[in-house]
Amino acid sequence: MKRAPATDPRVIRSRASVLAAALELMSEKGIAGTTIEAVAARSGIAKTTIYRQWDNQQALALDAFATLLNTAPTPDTGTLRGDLLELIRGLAQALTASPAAALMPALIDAAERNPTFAAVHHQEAARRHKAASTALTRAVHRGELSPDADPADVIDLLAGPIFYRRYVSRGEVDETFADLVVDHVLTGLHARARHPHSAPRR
Amino acid sequence: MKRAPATDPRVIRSRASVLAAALELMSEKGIAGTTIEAVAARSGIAKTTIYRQWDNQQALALDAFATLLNTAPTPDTGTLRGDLLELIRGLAQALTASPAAALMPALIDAAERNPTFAAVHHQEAARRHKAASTALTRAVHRGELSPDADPADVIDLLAGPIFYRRYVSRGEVDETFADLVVDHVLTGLHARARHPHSAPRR
DNA sequence: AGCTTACGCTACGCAGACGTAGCGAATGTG
DNA sequence: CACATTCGCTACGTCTGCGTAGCGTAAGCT
Repeated sequence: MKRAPATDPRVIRSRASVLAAALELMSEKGIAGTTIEAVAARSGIAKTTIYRQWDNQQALALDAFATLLNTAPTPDTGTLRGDLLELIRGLAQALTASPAAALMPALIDAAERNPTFAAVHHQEAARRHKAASTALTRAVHRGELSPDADPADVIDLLAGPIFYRRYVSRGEVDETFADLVVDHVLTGLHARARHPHSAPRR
Repeated sequence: MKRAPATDPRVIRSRASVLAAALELMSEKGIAGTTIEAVAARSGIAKTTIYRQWDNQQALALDAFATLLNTAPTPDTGTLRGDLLELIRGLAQALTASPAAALMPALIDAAERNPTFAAVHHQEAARRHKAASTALTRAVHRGELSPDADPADVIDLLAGPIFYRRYVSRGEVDETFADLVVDHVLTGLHARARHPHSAPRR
């Protein structure tokens, strides 16, 4: 069901209310647990009105996730460490203080068995990785980082511990930890560039 | 509803069938999407029989997760690197080849908003961390590792990238990557032990 | 002001899942 | 072999959510 971009202020208002309520409810009850009826009740928008704009619960959920794709600016502090600190601190911040934090595991879970959600998740991850990738490429050009280091590997080494601590270890994910991760990975990279005691990947 | 340990072979058989079917379905449809009726159909066990042994869907789900708590032996290869390689390769293996892999994000998601699932998840994580912690302590005693390194931090640095690549980046999580992570973290730890250019945590 | 469009509301019918009761058949147990 | 349990099955009544139809009202547009 295709719809025009929506210019009517009434549509814009109701859409915003519905999406906000949907995000709230998905944080609280999960994706599957969020029903159209509950969204209607929470948002104060009539159920029929919701069905006029979305075909079903999944379409609404996907649309809601799409609104979260806020573009964080790519940092450019002049040094790799500065860039990475900013990125990883931002990630830590997003996973703890932002309302989207509770949505992340829901999205990951949904992506595991639903291709449509997988696409959204992939897009979301790509958006975040792009900034990091840019910073890494810049560092290589500056001679600050060996070109042998695979950006994808470095990103996993950096973001992984943040995610893991937040959702698995369930420890404190503060700026101190973010800094520790960045510095640890950087020292690892530099040491390995000087004395590579295992063959570089590929 | 308390039940005796169950000695009747009929009970044991039906329980096993039900739990196996429940795990299958949870992998496919998620936790919330797994209904008692579907479990009954999949397992071939009558719905009424299921209700005779579990009070509701959540009780069954929790019980099913509990059966996955298989105790992997703590490795003791003589070197820290050997132990960690074994542990992290095992983790990578579990997250790719095992049927439990699809359940992990479901459990994490459920844990995010349900204390009972959070407890199961916590227990599961603690079980895995214990082995790593033992290996790290042993390495400290051998003088192979600085006592300044917080085991919790090291565990996050090691396991994080594996999880992240499996569930977020969605790249190849093979033995090569597991080895890369271990070696990277180890070189980082050693370099930082020699020239600590940022204060150790705590 | 007059036309158009979206909204709210009520009222449905439908489907799926819940959880229980009762009974005969099958399966263990001593 | 007799007794005790458990199981499978059928049959419910209930509830919740889905998705739609129809109608009057309110809001926006020109």
